[in-house]
Amino acid sequence: MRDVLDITKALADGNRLRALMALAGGELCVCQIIEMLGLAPSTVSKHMSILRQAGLVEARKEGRWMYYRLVSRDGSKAAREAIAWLRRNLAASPQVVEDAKTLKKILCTDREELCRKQNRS
Amino acid sequence: MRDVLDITKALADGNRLRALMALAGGELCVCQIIEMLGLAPSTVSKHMSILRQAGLVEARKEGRWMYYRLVSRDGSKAAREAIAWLRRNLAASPQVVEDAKTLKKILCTDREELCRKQNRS
DNA sequence: GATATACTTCGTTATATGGCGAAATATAAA
DNA sequence: TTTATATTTCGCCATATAACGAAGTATATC
Repeated sequence: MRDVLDITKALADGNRLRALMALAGGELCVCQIIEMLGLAPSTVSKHMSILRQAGLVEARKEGRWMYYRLVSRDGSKAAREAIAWLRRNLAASPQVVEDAKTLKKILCTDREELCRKQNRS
Repeated sequence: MRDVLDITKALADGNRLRALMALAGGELCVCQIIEMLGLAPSTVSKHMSILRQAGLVEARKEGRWMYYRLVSRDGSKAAREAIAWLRRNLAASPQVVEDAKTLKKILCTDREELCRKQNRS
């Protein structure tokens, strides 16, 4: 029950759902998620750690950058199914569609410039 | 997104998960759910209204008694899938197994006696 | 109609959660 | 080794949520 509850609690926040749907397009750097959500770095970091704790995302560190991706084969059945459910039922959401557009632009932006901007504010 | 979030928020509470799993065995009267969860009637009523708002359960009033059941065909796809996910991933949970046993006893108890006891405390 | 009963709504309280900025950590660059 | 940078952890505040009991509502019984 704890594992299922960890998943449902992790999914019970709009910004975390947006982050997960963004990751459905592939692995992302934290700074890119920060930019897409428009939240403070510390806030997004906390969100990602909650998703990670629930077993919904995996992380990979490369130098100073941290990349997150949806769990796949190595994730729990419950987590993989939850992600599949999200993708089926959230793909058409206006917010998610808009986020995908925003993300497209963000991915064209230089990553270092992105981080510098986030650092300033 | 709102509809999905309503569902995930509704599922983000252990007592509500227990109630849903109890309903997997079939329709129940509120007083039976109250007894199983060991919570105040007002608390359980609130939980059930949250599950109902999320489209996860349906209600039926019969005299003074209110019956709740899981949504089936007439529920949203997201809700039906969420319930199926729960049943797959929670059926083996010790808490749920124990609740099923408790519920079996409760179903043998006279319902009026049940309600009277709840009224007193 | 009056009373009892089953449940819900309301008001309150304690705890959980989401948000931020500052400080800490870890890694790269100078 | 010092400095810059990307992310996380920590401490704080505001809001959301779960719990209760009291009061309200609706229905059955006297």
